Amino acid sequence: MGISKTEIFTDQQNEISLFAKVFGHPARVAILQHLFKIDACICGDLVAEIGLSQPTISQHLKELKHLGLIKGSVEGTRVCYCIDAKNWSKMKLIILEFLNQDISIKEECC
Amino acid sequence: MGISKTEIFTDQQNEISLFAKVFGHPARVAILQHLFKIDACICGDLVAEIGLSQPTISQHLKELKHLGLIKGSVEGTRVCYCIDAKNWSKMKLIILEFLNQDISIKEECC
DNA sequence: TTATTTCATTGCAATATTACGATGAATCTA
DNA sequence: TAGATTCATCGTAATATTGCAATGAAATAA
Repeated sequence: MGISKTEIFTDQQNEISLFAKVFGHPARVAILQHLFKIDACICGDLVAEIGLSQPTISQHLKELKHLGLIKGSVEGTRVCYCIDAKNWSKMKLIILEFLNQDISIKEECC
Repeated sequence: MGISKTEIFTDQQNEISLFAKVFGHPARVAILQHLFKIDACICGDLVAEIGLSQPTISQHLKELKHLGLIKGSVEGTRVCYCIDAKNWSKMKLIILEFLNQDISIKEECC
């Protein structure tokens, strides 16, 4: 029905999928990569950098901010975005634990 | 328009987002965790293990198989699924590189 | 005050995703 | 062969996502 049955899954499973979902769009991947690359606050030129309209970029930024992965600070008429390093680290721990499940696997089965 | 403009992003950005998207649903996270946990092939009792209908599980399995993360082998009337270890490792490298972007960051900016 | 700039929000259209009942295909069992 | 079992696929309904034009809100500049 287009709606996920989150209630039948564990909090951990839902948390993993929420983080993964935000990385599930190339625009958000590109935004994060650009914020890391310039290694400083960037004000708004993400719209020029990535080829999407201003409202669309704003919407993607909103989702990233909602998960706490980026921070935005108002500077005059501009808004300055950057990575939230602490929350990024927390997210990394959660995703890494999921990705590293394979280290306990003994052998191929099929 | 409900459709991502993949053509304006790099292959790497699109690949990251494709892998992330498949992890963007708790059912697929649960399926993968279960396949890792039992450390052997499991046939169909994923439907019993996870609380979704058989067609729905089958659909999620199809997406995981399409990305190469799991393999399915027919055994009589049953189908045996397991993790594709090699492709899982390849996926890990791609996602890890993305997650570890923060190690080159010098300091907080905002 | 009146533009101008910058970004967020609203509203909408197009497409994608999620879920499941019904059905089909393949194999096994009696 | 005739049922039973297992899983995939089809069809459909409900909801989510993506994208942008239009508009709004807030600060700056003239």
